Amino acid sequence: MGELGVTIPRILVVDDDPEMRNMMTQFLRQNGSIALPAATEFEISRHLETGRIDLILLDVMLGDENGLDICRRLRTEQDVPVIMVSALSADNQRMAGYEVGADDYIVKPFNPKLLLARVKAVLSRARRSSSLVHRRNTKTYTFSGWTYDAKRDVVLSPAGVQVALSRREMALLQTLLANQHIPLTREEIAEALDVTGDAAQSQDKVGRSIDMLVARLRSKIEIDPKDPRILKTERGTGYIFSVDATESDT
Amino acid sequence: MGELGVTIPRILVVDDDPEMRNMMTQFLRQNGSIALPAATEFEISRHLETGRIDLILLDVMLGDENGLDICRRLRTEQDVPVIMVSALSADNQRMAGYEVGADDYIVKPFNPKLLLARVKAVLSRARRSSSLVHRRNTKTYTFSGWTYDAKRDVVLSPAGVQVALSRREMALLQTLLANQHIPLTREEIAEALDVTGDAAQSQDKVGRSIDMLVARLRSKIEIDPKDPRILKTERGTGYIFSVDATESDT
DNA sequence: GCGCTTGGTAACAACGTGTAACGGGTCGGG
DNA sequence: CCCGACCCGTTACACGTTGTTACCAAGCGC
Repeated sequence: MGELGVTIPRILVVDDDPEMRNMMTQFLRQNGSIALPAATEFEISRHLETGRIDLILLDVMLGDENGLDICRRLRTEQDVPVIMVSALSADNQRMAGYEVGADDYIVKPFNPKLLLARVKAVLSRARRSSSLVHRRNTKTYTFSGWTYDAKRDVVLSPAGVQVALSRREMALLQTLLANQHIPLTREEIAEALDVTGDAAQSQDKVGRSIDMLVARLRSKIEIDPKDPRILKTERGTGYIFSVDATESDT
Repeated sequence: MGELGVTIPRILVVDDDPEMRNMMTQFLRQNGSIALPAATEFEISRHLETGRIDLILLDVMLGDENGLDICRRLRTEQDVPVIMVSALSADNQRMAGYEVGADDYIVKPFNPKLLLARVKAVLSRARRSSSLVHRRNTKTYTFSGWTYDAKRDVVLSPAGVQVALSRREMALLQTLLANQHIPLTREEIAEALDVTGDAAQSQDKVGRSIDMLVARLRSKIEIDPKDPRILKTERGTGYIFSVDATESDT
């Protein structure tokens, strides 16, 4: 289901409590996003001006400044999704969060998984509304007789038989097609897949998972998996898609 | 099985006082309707988008927001009957309520029986007028040959045969239609369907019930439930309504 | 040749999902 | 009041996917 060219979400974490800030940034980074800590409105503005921000996690209580005010200002000036974070669970506070236009609201202490779920929800909502046009990749790739129809996420063998690839195998194939003839390290592949795929943790610990993924993909699209002609190994580096794939629109 | 007949009224209870909200929802539920609590305009919109609403009980005083304004907006945008509820009995206020198009007006504290009587009156009036004249939340959705008539809560197969969906299945279908192409987590679906108040934060105790609900809906609207084309699974996330549904008025 | 590193892969474990089967709950007649 | 039909959540099991571990072979420098 992954599409090519999905960018890693950049999330601004605003909280004046350093411990909380670290905890949240840590967690978000472990789950495949770029987390930028900030403690003051000044820092928020700086980040908004200097780089793309996809989502702001905004604590309601910020020293002298009021998170609600900031949120209100953000909504009027820029169109950045905001999730309010608060230690207060009082109903009226919750309401106040919605009133100023927060996209969601979460109460400390929260379940990390819940936070992640909401972040994803808000992000996907934002992504969808920002590009009304179907951003679906509608290309069709052909290589060595094989056909990959990105529109329908379907792979056809040279004989025309549909081959069942798992989601992750699909994602790998897409990544390779987007980087033909370019050797990719395991880390690069893992990073490309984690953004696209399911829940993920991009750490240095890639292990052998990519090896296995490659092996499984080979077993499905290589005539002789022992002697790969399409997906070759670059010893000491990683893997490389080493045939020409022609693109065509559907 | 297919009980054509009176559908249970779905009533949105809008009040910013939690106690009042609970009292009213409790009472309405005990009297055979589905009562959905809401406290802000945001929640109102959410409910109007995700499911059929037959009547709105709207408190005049809503924190910053003004119930009258909301009512006015509702009347211009959608045609949902509204009963204004107010602690103010001043005549001019009463007038203001009618002026913005409320179908009735009731003053707190009120006699529960009186409330029920007015609710019934407004509902039956709405039903009658809807059968005679135009409007109502009467969109009709069409997708993959299927037709969902929101007005009669009826689903027709591509062949034109009526399919009996349970209430919960209907609700799921409605939620999905309101969120086409957007992946929904099990929690989000449960929250959208559950009448158990806004347990937004509380427990993620959804279990497998949504899975089963999805399976049951699939068995009724998918040609091959094993290979769903309409209601797809987003592994690690939830489910997604992945075909285009065209809306049309009746 | 000898070691050391790197990659292939079988076997296993962990996890998410589909679904059959069961049982409690509700509703509407007899 | 009971009975049967239906709705719906729970449980248990099957199955596919994916990461880990362990072992072996291939490559490479000496």
